[in-house]
Amino acid sequence: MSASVADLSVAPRPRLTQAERRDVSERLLVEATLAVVARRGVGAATFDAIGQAAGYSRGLATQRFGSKQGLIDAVIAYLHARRDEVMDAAHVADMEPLEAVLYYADSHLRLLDQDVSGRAYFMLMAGAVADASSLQAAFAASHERVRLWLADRVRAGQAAGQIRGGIDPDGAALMVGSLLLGVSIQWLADPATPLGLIRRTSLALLRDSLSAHPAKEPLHD
Amino acid sequence: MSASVADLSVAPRPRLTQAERRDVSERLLVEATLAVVARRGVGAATFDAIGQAAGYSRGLATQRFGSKQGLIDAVIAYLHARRDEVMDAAHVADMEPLEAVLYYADSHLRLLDQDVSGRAYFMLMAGAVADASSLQAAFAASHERVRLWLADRVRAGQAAGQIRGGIDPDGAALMVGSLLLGVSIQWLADPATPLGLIRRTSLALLRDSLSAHPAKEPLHD
DNA sequence: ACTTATTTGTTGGACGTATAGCAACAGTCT
DNA sequence: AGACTGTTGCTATACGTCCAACAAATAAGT
Repeated sequence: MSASVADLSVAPRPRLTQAERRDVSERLLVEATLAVVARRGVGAATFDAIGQAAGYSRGLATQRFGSKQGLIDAVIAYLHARRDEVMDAAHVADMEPLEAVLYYADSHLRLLDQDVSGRAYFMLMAGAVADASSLQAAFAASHERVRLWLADRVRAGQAAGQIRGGIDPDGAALMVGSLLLGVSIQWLADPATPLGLIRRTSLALLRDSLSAHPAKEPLHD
Repeated sequence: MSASVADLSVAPRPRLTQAERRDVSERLLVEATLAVVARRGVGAATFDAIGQAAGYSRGLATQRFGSKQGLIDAVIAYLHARRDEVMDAAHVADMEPLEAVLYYADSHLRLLDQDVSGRAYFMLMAGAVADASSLQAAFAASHERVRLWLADRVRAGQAAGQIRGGIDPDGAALMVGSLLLGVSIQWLADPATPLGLIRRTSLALLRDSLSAHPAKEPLHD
């Protein structure tokens, strides 16, 4: 039945290198974990559920990643890599400081419900916080990186006279980071949260309060 | 042996009414749950740990609250009651709209690390979000209440000419609520987060961007 | 007032379930 | 044939729930 003449069949070739098999299953397991977490929560992410979602047995993930912790670590690494990828692709580095800050916030809020990664990321973070787990430190470090980048942009904007001087750069960075985090969690808690509305309002208020030269009545009517 | 003369002993009288015994144990169990959650995480809040922390056996909480869910419900109710209590005591209702909004934010950020309740509240919320549990709806409803109150205050401030008219009240309320939520979660994820700094910066920026008559250079140097 | 009976509060053992980790086995590539 | 990938049955553990015994408080009877 299967390709009696030769391997002319277009179907996914049944013959893969060992390394390929390994890579494929590893990727599928990580993505299945994300899907299960996003759809049914951190607690539902058992080896059984993950293996089934990935199309494998319940035992493979243990085999691959050594332990539950190992799998989660791999998932976090995958998420961070993806985020960096998106950030780099956006060429944020070339923008004016104030615009870069606002663009970062805008991207974050626009991408939030685009695929499962955003949802899974914040559910994992919430789980780490709720259980006071060791993963907490990884998330804190990730936030720290963003915070430093934002503070740096604010300083650059102040040096260029684009952002008003009286603002504490670290405080502003912390505030922007926390706002984005808060919107994300709020959206998870209540999926009906209007992301578009909060995005527009937040960006308008941020632009207005950070800018050294606000329009006279930029928000009026 | 016990009180040969009379009941002159000052020691906590060993003889309690049945109803008293019941109330005492119930309160101790709820507070022990908060303490365990705040200190060791949602996952560590087992009947065993809670009973031990309260000074009872592991079986009592089940007897009292019927099930784990029942205990958690009681804890949530306790937290919401406490929060309302604090809010009412603050006489926020009598303040000018803009000041009320800023005062609410200020209180939230100042009280966050004052006792275990704040910490436990957000850890429970994070857990609900992470596990997509049914509790999520309760927290969402609680946030909704705050959001509606904030939006109402913004509208009142606009009507009084105190808050600038071009701002969307619902968007602003959502933004303020999310900011407070985000700071809380950020603080849980990274206890080193400088709450004082973020409090000052956030209030300054909020006041500046909401106020219809900002000082010329309120934040400068 | 004292004793006994009844109701209420508390305990700790037993049971079922869920799940991570392990080890032996089967299938697939080189 | 040998190495590697993937599966299945097993074990240990942790936890919520049920329940029967025990302790304390209240009510009833004398």
